[in-house]
Amino acid sequence: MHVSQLPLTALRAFEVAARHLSFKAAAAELHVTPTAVSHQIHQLESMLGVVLFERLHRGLALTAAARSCLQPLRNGFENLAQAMDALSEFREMGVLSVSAPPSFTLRLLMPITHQFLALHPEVDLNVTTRMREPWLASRSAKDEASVLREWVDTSDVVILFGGKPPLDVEVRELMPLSITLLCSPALLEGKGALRKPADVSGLPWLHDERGLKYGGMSFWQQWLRAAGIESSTPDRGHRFTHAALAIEAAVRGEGLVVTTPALCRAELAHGTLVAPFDISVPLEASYYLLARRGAPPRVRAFADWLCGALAR
Amino acid sequence: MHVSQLPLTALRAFEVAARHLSFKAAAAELHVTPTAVSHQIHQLESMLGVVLFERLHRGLALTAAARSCLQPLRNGFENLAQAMDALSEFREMGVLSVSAPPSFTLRLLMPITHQFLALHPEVDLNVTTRMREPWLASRSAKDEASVLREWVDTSDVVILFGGKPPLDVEVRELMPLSITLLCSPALLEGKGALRKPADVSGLPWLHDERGLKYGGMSFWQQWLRAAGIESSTPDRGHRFTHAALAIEAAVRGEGLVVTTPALCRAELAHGTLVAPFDISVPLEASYYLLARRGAPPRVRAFADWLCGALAR
DNA sequence: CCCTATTACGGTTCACGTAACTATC
DNA sequence: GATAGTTACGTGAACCGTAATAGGG
Repeated sequence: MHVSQLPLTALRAFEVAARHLSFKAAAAELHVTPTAVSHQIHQLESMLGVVLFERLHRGLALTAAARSCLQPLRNGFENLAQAMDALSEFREMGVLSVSAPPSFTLRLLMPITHQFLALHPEVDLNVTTRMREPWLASRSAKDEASVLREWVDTSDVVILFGGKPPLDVEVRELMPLSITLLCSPALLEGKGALRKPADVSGLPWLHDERGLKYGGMSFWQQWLRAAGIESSTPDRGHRFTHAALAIEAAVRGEGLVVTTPALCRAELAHGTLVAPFDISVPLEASYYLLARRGAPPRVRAFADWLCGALAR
Repeated sequence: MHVSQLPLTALRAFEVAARHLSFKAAAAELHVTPTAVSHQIHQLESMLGVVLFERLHRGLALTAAARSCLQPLRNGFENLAQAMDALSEFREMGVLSVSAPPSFTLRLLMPITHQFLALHPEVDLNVTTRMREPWLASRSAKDEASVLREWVDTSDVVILFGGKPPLDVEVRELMPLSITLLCSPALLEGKGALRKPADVSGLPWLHDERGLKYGGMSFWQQWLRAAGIESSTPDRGHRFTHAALAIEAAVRGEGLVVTTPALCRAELAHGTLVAPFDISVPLEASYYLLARRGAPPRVRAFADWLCGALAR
């Protein structure tokens, strides 16, 4: 059969299913649902007019036809994998790919990358922003661990927000995080000014997705509790998809934001944002840096530099 | 690299392009446009961070990286092709797949297949109707020969209307064709009746796509010329997508049709259609039967039977 | 100027997922 | 009833095509 008309996807599904003798297990390996595997096998069977599996109660059995082609099939994919690995050897050595959440990228990473590039002019940085939740939602069959594994496999450095990821890779905690209330200094003056914590109820509250959805209580709920303020509607106010957007709104004086001050260093230094009260709640979540074990020196260099830069 | 994340389509494109050292030639082999190949190669290059081709003025050159993986890649696809061929050996022997144009299927093949099935009860017939023109139009990159080749590869028997196809397969002419004017006998009586050829101008003319588009002159133009009738609007009248529909309209007395009487045997025998004049134009086109060389006995049996049945 | 590859943009198909169902233990 | 595979149906993304562009002889 000619290369141009090989049903590659179906063959791959068949190879994996034959190896596991289970569509379910094959689906897990392929990061899809059993339905998809069933489709592919069915397509292959009807395209060829050959039955490949005997459907037993649990699990499957290979037919003679299936057995007859299994070895070349495995060799085939084995060879393709080999070819890919051979190519990987030639990866451009100068590029360092980093994957990080959007707000981290925008507010912590991008402002300081020039420092690293100054130290390592031979490196080309390739920064990708990725969010875990939409990614997971779109690929229902993937469990979280395998998604992270995939990210670590395709990026040199991965930055995550959350708990310590249970992966067998190099993991470093970048910095402990806390949240506090921040706002434009303009809101501290004039009519309706913010003078004591209880005054927050007179001003708009700004939220971002992570502050609302991560963990049990929203960032605002946590802060209100720490401030000893009761509110029946702790999540009222404007909502933004990214912390960076909520922060920008706060800078424009549109309201009060509860976020981690680490994301607002420049604004706090300039005074365009201020922390009016000394009420701060430590977060269990943190930023973690992941990298493959045995990664090349430039990756270690970057990880070391980033840890240092953010620790300051 | 793991099987589940092999970019199979891109790898295939690369293998073919590397073999030809030309995206254009690769595109032809893959039955796609050069654009598609360019996309695939680009995707592979950027996914790996490896440049695979040096783009020269005309044609391409392989980079060291590309050369390093080419052999395993070829072996890989070679093995997959082998595996597919191994499976083909196990094809269900009972089914016989036939591909034919719609009107041929409806008016010539279906009415008589029961005869064949009576002779060969062990065979399951699988009849597909396919039209060449829309198929070709939808896949611009495929030339006619390769489409036909594909059809012959995927069907045991292919019936075509047209000139003798220049393919290296078994080709038989099923029957010489001619066209003549047919109509319901009702139109030969009463007011405005059809008594001499010139009377045709007083009645609606029925056309089908093939009669209008095949070759230089439409069926009606040819017939009018043979009848010695001048018409400034030879293609006026009702149009149908298939000859079978035009014929049915003629049976209902809706007008005059110029078509091949072979498609109307039953109606001519019953007298529900008549050929009022003895003006017949032989067609250069004909129905041809194609089958793979060395096809199994049941295919030869079908071909023999069909030739015989239609020759009567 | 011609030939080949690339890019932007838009469309179609194919692979996939959800949900409901079937079958077997 | 639990588990695994199947089927119907709808959706999104991957793949591809058209048209316009680049670039090199």
